[in-house]
Amino acid sequence: MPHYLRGAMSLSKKGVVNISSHGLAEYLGMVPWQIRKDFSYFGDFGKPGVGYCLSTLEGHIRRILKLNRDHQVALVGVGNLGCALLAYPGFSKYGLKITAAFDIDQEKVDQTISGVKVRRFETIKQIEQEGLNLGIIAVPEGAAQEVADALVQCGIRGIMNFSSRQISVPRNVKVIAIDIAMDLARLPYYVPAG
Amino acid sequence: MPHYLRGAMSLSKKGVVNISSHGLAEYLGMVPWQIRKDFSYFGDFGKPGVGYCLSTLEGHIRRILKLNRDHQVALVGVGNLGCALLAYPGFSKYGLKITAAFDIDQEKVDQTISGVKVRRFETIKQIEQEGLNLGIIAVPEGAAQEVADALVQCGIRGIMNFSSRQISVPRNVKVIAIDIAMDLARLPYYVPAG
DNA sequence: GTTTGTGAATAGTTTCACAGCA
DNA sequence: TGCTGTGAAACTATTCACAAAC
Repeated sequence: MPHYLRGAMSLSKKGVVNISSHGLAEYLGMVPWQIRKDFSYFGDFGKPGVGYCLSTLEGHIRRILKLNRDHQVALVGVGNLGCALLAYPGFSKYGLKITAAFDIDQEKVDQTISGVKVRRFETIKQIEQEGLNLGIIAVPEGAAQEVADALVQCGIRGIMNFSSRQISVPRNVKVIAIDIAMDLARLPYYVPAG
Repeated sequence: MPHYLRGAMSLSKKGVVNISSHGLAEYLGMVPWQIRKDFSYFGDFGKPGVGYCLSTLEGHIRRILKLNRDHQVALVGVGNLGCALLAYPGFSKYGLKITAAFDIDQEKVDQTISGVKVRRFETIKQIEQEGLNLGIIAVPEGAAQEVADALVQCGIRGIMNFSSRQISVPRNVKVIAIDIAMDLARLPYYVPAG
């Protein structure tokens, strides 16, 4: 569904108002019946003979993904990757915003990066009062589990983990893991020459 | 398989030599028969009664994934994310190395970042002679397709796309797309309160 | 005429259970 | 005894085809 939301927003910006499952499939590199099946699982979004209205489609998907309101995100680890995430402009279109940043390095603490003041990791408990519900781990792998534990302690139930270490969390916490090096390492398998 | 490779390396570093499918499954949060099935697809890696020898397992997977030799990677876009990737130490364990970086911004061109000299994007054709076979797109979405076309023109057959725009490439080119904002936007769906 | 939504058919994946080997 | 590798069973996902709606 996030993929469909991205496509819907992208097509809307191009001025498209209605689109058929065939047109959307072509745009996303899929097959039409896959899209119809996926949408039908959540309800009847389209009109026979017309297709899907992109704005109502976007609204439906945002509601399904709980993106119909803003989400505040806590970032732990303000290294190269952390800084890049703080500066990244792409979060806003999903209503996501990094509103708290933490690091263990005293040199970084109290700096303001992309409008967010870096705080001591030891003070992370404060975010319990600040209405955050998502966290990003952008620390070296050795610290990943400790950070994950701290985030869970603060009531965070959704974590994006950029470290190359698998973290273990309670069953009611959802983790999305992105291991950039491992992902890049998938490519050579597909390239012919070697 | 990349996941298994990461696990094997991680366990090796901890001093483990042999491991059963049960032990590996527990470590990776999987079930034993899934691992045995996956491995059996590529050959007989294990010894009944003993399990899998991690070092031979690592060798097998590296050969399958074509990671038994080094790969040079071209980076296009030396913004916040590009710089983070240049500085990222995690690529080396898979034999991956960013050896060429390109940007369109004259301010960045000729700077040396993490040991790699940034070159003019217009000169990207040079990499055809340099033995690179992978590329990373770390540019704003508006430029993604143009960069992809250029990389393909240079003979690159594997691309990692960090932009939030889907790129279209010939069928013989493999793309791995990572849209950080879209990935983070998956989380709210799973968190209960909202 | 066009396009959706969906039941039926097909394909693929996961799980199981056990024969065979150390 | 303990563990792998694998065929069979159960399950899930994809693809198709068409009736109903615009």
